Amino acid sequence: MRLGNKNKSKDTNFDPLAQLRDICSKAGIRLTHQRLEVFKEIKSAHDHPAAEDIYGRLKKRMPTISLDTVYRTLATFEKMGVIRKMHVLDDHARFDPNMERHHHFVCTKCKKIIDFKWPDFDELVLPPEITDVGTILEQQVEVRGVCKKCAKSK
Amino acid sequence: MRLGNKNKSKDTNFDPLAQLRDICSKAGIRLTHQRLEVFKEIKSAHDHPAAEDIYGRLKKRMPTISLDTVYRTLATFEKMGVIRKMHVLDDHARFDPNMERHHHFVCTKCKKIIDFKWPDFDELVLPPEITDVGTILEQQVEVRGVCKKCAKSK
DNA sequence: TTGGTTGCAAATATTTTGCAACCGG
DNA sequence: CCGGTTGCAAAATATTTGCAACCAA
Repeated sequence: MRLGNKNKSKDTNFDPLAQLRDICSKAGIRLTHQRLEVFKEIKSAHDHPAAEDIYGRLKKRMPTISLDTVYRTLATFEKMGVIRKMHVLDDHARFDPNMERHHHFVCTKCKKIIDFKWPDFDELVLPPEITDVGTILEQQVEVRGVCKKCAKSK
Repeated sequence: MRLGNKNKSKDTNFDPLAQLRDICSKAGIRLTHQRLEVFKEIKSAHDHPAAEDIYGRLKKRMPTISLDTVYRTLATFEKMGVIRKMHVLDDHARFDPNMERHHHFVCTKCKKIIDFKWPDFDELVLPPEITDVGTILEQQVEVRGVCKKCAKSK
């Protein structure tokens, strides 16, 4: 068995430069400093941040980065299938770096999002009325509720 | 057997004035002409319209209605549990008049939304890691895909 | 009568875009 | 070097808000 396999990148073998170099060369776009920093930031985020959040975090170590570059870069990553854009509650768009199949719990008070897996759901087959509608690309569950912290503070 | 039952309002016995009178009195708010017209429009819509859509349709028969009243009224209805606000794709908010449990198919090209029921899903039990997170209020499935019409025109 | 509601306009918030300077390949 | 990319500013889009007039109760 060889070490250094490329699939299933856990945090332990997260090499953003190598990954992004690969992604950019496949997409035929340049690997810029800004793209690398946005990539590192979003891929290591666990809170489904909005563009503004990423911008705020990056500005600390990259004071000259602009908000519209963050928007453009996130849009580029989304088009390339590197991250996913989410729309929850009445908020602005948020970004999810986890491209594995998973579902979301959303707290309607604090707007925190928790990822979860649900193998029983994944085995289910859609009703024929929906498979007949066209081509299915993806399906996911959104669970809404109030997290314990918010329930307490209410 | 009596006619005119109030439950399960099908289109055939849709009496918006009576319904809204009831809703408003329970909520302790006034039944205004604008609220009634927005109510009729959203409750008879089958395309999950945005606020702008409702506004455009209403303006034909109510030239003086303002867009912000439509926004305010839809927000009021949502708070009262009469309609539901949805956030799909990268679009503005859209409104769903159907308050029965159902799920959505969304065409990523034309952004058409199709409602469907899925009894098999409704029987499923959430993983304990999620029920432990807090109180669950609702759960629904979002299926994304491309409808036949869009697949053809591509 | 009177306070909740509306219409107008202006403000906010979010995201996009034109363009010249810049820099990665 | 050169065209894709960035930063800036301004525009575009979506939604909210202050306020005086209005009208449902």
